[in-house]
Amino acid sequence: MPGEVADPYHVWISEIMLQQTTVTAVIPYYHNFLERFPDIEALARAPLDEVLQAWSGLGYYSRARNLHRCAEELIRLGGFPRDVAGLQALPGIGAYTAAAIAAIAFGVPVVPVDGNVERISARIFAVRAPMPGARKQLAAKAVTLNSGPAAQNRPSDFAQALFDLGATLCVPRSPACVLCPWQKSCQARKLGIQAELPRKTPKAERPTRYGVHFLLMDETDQLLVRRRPPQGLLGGTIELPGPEWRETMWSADEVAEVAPFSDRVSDALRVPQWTIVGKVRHVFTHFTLLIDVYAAQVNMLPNPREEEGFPVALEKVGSLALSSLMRKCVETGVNGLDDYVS
DNA sequence: AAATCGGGGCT
DNA sequence: AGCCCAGATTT
Repeated sequence: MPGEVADPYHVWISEIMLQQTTVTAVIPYYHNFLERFPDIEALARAPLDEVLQAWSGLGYYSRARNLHRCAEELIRLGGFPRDVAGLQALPGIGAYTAAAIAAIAFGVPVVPVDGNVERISARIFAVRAPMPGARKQLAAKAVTLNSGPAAQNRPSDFAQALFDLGATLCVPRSPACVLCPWQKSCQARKLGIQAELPRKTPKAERPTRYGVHFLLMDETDQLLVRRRPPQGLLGGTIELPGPEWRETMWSADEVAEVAPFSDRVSDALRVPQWTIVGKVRHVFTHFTLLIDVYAAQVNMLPNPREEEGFPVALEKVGSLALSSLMRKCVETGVNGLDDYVS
């Protein structure tokens, strides 16, 4: 509602989830997250693993780690800072999110500059310099857009209006200029170059990497899993064991060398030892990953060493803090193994 | 300034 | 098969 101030906790969670993520993808995660962690205190006292479970499949897992750290910091502070600088000093909150929380939750007259606003700025002011180099310039010009009294009086609505304009009319391709309220003041439209802006520098090509992961199941349907290191790619999420991904493909002989528990593989399934039961292709931002999923039934999962992982009942695997990649690997592996059994 | 960091939906 | 998305952090 106009002029209403939103709950800063809710605004914070939604803005973090919406970073580089579509509204459609966020909505179910948002509701589930608030149900599981209703307030700052609930989030701060929860174990990180539980937060990663709620984040499972949403991507960019440093957001979940920083969210948890930030909740602890907010408890220390006694609540949210109400200004942009204070907000931006918190973990996981950069220039955009600080401005968004300040405007939407606290009514501070600032303009959160996201991809939508950058695009609007590039067109209104006909900025031809390519992204991402032009970021600073686009942001500097965008913050002049709210100088009118309506924007000053209703910062939250103005921010939302910019987002809506970028999402419905001033879209990346084929913008609907004829419906745009700023049609006459848009410099790019005057020049007829609105559909070409903002310009972007070509992206580097995406290399391919190769991985192997093992689906090891014992007679009681227990699966061996482990936790990835707490930092870096998919940091803190649960995965099937396997060697580090590399730039070259894996031969069957190499796989046999690195397979865990080779001495305990059972022939109960009549599966040739170390059979590929499925292949998974997964595209990350900066490389494409091709994974061979190998499966075997082992006589019993031994008490694994810390770095080897831990056993989990098959029916509970779905509730682990899996990445989407590992969800695919588990499903592919289980289905492939079933094919051999049946 | 460039690289890292996910995943899905749309064209 | 690219391109995009309510970006932040590290190098």
